[in-house]
Amino acid sequence: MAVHNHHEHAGASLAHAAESALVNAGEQWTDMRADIFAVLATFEKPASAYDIADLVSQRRGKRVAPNSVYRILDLFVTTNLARRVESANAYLANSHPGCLHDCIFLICDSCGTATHIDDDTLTMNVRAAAEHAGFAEVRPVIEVRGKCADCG
Amino acid sequence: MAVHNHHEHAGASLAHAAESALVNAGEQWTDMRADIFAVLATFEKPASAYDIADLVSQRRGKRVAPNSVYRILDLFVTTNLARRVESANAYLANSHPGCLHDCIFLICDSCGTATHIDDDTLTMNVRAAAEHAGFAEVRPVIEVRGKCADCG
DNA sequence: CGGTTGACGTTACAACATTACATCGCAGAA
DNA sequence: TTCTGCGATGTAATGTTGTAACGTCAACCG
Repeated sequence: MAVHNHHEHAGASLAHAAESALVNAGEQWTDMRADIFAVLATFEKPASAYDIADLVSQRRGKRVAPNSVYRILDLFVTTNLARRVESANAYLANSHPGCLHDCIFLICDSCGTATHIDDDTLTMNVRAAAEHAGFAEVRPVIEVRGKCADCG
Repeated sequence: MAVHNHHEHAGASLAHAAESALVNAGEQWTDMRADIFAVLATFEKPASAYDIADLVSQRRGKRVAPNSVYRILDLFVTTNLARRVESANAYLANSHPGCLHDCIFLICDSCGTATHIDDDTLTMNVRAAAEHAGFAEVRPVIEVRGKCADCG
């Protein structure tokens, strides 16, 4: 298995890394974006846009519409600050923003928690297979549903 | 790339293969199921449950609720007659029912068509990585979004 | 005949996502 | 300073996807 070294951030360090990454991408780090990222980062499990909207609403003492959350989540996904988990219709903060590669998510059907593993050879093989079939600008979606060790 | 040989069915042959597979699984091949499978099989692109509900409604001259379609699609997925494309919230008929293995879907963001490739070594590697992380009863979801050769 | 079971119908609703347009604040041009 | 453009966010409405709860009906079995 290929090893990929990077910094795993958490808490304030993660927020700071996210801010840097977003600014480097030529985007603004606004209060709203900071709040949404902060809330997203508190989740262990993939969080739905509506979950986030609720918590951000509480935090701000004012209703934040799902709409606004989606806008910012989309931005986060395109700038690699967050990932969308397709099989869960939900999002996860990227614990190493700025570090660009394909992720493999393992989602437990029982407890819902997601862990992510990196295996660049594997993802490169997926990319290669898709490109071999004539695909371009490929975005692999590699997720595994199953039962995690704790729920076993 | 690993080669996997199997029969690709189409049309009546496919419907027949599906019927056999379902019956072998101890389930009934009803009119409703036949209609839903037939409609699903006409699609090139992943079909949403609502698309299918509309077409089946037409075909029967009577409204068929999405609800009923979901029930049967779920059955199809568990019996391997159809696949769910997670990143599209939609379904595809399995062109070789009865033949059980993990699929890799390539979905064109531009035209929406899905092609599927088989690469058992690749999917086995994904399974192995998940199991190595302590996961059990794994169901890999491997999809690639991108631009297909025709849309290039 | 009565009971059970599996398939499907019906209604209602929950969860997820997008569209269109309005507003606000700020930076640069006039 | 006033205007103007623009990016970010607000607001409302609506579209899409998915489930829950419960009713009906026909087939089968004792």
